[in-house]
Amino acid sequence: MPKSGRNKVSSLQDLADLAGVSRATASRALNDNPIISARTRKKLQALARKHGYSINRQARDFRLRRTSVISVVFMLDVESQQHMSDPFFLDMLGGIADALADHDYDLLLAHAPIANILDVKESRVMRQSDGVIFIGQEQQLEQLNQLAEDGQLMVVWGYPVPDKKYVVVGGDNVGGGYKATKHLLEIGRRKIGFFGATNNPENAARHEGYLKALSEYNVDPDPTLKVDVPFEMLRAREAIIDMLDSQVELDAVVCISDVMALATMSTLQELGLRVPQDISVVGYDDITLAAYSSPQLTTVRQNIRHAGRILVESVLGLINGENVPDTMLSSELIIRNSCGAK
Amino acid sequence: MPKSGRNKVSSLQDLADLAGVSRATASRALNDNPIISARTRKKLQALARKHGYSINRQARDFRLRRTSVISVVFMLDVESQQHMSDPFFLDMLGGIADALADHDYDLLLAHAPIANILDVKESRVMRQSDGVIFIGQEQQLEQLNQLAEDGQLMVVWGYPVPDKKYVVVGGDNVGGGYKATKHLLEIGRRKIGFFGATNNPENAARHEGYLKALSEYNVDPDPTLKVDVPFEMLRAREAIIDMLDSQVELDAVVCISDVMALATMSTLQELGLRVPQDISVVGYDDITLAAYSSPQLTTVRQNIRHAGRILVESVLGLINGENVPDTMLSSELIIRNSCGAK
DNA sequence: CTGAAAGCGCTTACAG
DNA sequence: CTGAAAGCGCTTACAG
Repeated sequence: MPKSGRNKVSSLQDLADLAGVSRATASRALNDNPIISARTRKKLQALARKHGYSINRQARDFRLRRTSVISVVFMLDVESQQHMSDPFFLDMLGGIADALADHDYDLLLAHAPIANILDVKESRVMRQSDGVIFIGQEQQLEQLNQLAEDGQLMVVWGYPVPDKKYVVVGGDNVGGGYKATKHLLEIGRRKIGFFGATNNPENAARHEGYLKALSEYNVDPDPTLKVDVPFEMLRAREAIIDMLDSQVELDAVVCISDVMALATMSTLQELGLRVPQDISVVGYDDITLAAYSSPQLTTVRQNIRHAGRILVESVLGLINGENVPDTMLSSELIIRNSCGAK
Repeated sequence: MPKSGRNKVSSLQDLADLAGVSRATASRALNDNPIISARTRKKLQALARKHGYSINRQARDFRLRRTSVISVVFMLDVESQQHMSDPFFLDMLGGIADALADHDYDLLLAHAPIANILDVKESRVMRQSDGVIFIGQEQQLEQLNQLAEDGQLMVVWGYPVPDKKYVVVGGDNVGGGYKATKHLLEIGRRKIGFFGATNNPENAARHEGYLKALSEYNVDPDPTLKVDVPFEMLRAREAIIDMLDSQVELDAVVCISDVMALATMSTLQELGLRVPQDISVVGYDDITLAAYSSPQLTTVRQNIRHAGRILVESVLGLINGENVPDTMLSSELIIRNSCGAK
């Protein structure tokens, strides 16, 4: 019973009635299906525009048994929930959000720390999205593998481990750790600390790069210079104080993140040490603030926004049934003033 | 044609068949509708658990004409897209995400800078969510009003303006600006700069608090000490340099954000000025890094995570047809070492 | 307390 | 090139 006039066009049926065609034709026309005559298509599309009608995506997605949603899960280190307030993650989230928007997907954010991923297997995050992006692997490698084996479409930001069963996108962490350390060695540092817990693949790889550089310079790694402090700042502070109290010699430190490097510099300065004159500091990530600390932080840049795009394209590839390879993004040393090279 | 045994239970119908009841009863039972006998309810719920079945939320939401999604729109200052990488926003996003999860809502993130909100009126952000949280008002007050008048359920993080037609949750910006400035006055500063663009209601209110404190101490505000630099760090740097070049006297500065304060301190130090001895600096927000700069930053704390909860409860109230009042959260001065009070 | 039926707004084989 | 019909997985008045 088509009603013409000022009535609100709020469904395909309304539009079809208005145009004097069937709902099926209207559907095909709006989807620009070439099986429909160009004339009919144009007509329906114009009519839709005129009446401010657009296809109800919820209904369409429901019908097509898809969600047009990608979940993003932050694998926070459960002990240090601060983790996610690292600006690094916001930049990454921004990159992912933008890339997703370009592909007309929505971003569902799972933020709460997840002690065991398998707990969320039946949650909305998994069931109500077409794919999942995990940020970080932390210590849940087996659980991630299990999910992947169950057929979950997923890609992980991190560093590839030998037996992984999922697609990984990540930075060249070995290279990053290597470049940072080599830089310190080149400017004459020899007592180089490594600050950050290496109980996840990314940080372990950075540490590997650190060791590689040391060995090239024939410097024996000193285990007392390795501080297994988690990603959290308060602890970093304590760890540094402990270390200096114990009279170890230290003339430089490689940090696992800029946030940790910033906390380290601040603690050192507070203790009366000068950066870089007494101790050089290198960070990791190149967050925006790194260029505005004093001294400005020398750091390893990861191209986060680009990483966001790759992550998105990788899940989308998976959804389209493509064979998606791992991606390793290069890392670049950004030399500023915290090491003394300038 | 119920098939018992190991067949996957993937719809209400499957479950109903298994239990020998109708789909309607199964639906009511799983929703714990008291009209169904307790016995039947328990039975169905147990069966669902046993077979790992849970109601398909997409179908349910579709049927109920709701989305269980709240959109979060960051009103970035279009000129300085850096804006959102301010850690403040990540903390806020985290607070919102957590509160939403508690209420079983999803968070849809609209991140791309939006030149004109009305452009997104017909977008997924608006159409495909039950309500919207806007972070910041920036210069789009009229557009926000228009949306609200069109019946969009929305709440805005910001500062209430006289003719606004939407619910506002925000900090006590006048009080915050006042406390920061008063603190500087108390420790003897008189040439107090104000750094940050005041072209949005929040910052304008902070500036108002600044003026209020000055007037209490009979200090005439000096317009050359007000730097209308946007929320972006590179520009802050230039502005400060310009200012110092022009030989104005300056012994303290109130900044619109911690990020700006950090950039300010770094620039001052680079120019050979000491903080706080030569110039005191106060920030705003109390981001995590504020406690780890050198010197540690004195700042105005906004309880961001709590703000996130209030924002969520406010939209949800709107959805439930409640009368939702504005909320103003108190601001607290956190005294550290960047002013010289200690 | 329970069930048969209608319907949310779409898409797509199938038939013409 | 177009349409009638079925159906995605639910919920809820209505009737019993």
